[in-house]
Amino acid sequence: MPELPEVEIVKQSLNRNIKFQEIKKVVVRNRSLRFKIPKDFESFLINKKIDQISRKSKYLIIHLNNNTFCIIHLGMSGTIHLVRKKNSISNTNTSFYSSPNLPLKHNHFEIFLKKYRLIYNDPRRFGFVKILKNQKCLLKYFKNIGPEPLNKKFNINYISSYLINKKKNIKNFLLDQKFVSGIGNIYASEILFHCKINPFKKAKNLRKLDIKKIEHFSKLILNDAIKKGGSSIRDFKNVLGQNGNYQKEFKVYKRTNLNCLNKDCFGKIKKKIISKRSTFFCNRCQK
DNA sequence: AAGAGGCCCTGATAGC
DNA sequence: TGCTATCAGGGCCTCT
Repeated sequence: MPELPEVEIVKQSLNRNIKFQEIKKVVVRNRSLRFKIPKDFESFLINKKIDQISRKSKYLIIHLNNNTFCIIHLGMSGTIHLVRKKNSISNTNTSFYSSPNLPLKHNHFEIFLKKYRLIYNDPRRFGFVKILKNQKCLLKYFKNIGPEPLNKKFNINYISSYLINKKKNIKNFLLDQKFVSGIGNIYASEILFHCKINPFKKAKNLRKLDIKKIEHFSKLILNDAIKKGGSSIRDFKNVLGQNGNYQKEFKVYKRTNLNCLNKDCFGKIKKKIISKRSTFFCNRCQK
């Protein structure tokens, strides 16, 4: 569920709060995630300094000071929480994680820093962590991942040449991380609504104008979602426990049988399953 | 090569 | 009220 904008928000708040801090202690409470937390996870992180946190599509990358990396993927229900240490006082940052919201169950690991305790929580265990020992491993790890929608590589030429002769529908391609990385099920429906493209439309049947709109609205919507702090549905919050606001902008997601919000359209929003994923669209203006 | 489908997992909610 | 069934969904895997 955390898609590119939500992961971006997490990245930004981690950079604001834990950059340059040293990892003092690592405690793993439950190793079982999508992939088991590696045995040397603790020893790999301990005493390292965090240079910065970056993001590649839906992956968080923690850069450590000896040119090694720790990757975190939030899966569907993964959340990161920062708890400020009681005795740590700072004039520059007044945001506190409100402890009543701190989950008690499914906390998989904790990283102790100078001012904060970082907690990884994941009820459904679809998330995972990975340790990568050098730059080369990092590049190799992401070699099969397509361009991000926000990258200039995701342009009309790339999209049209990739989709030429492809029989699958466009919704499936927006979710295919080899084609474009970072879009998940929610933003896929939203993007196609703005493009006025039916999610069932076969990729090879898209016209030049459709391709243009896909490029344009993918960038526009993800940027807008980042600007609004991501979407909080179910349990997404930033690391300080605050909600995002983009869910208020949803035009189709979870709006089954409600009126289409496009001016001059009298259609209704329908929900249909595509590859086992709910897909929301207007039955009238998305052609 | 491309595409379809299965699997991992828990919690919220729907339905009887 | 209390049970069971269904849904939510990202990435990786296998099979055709």
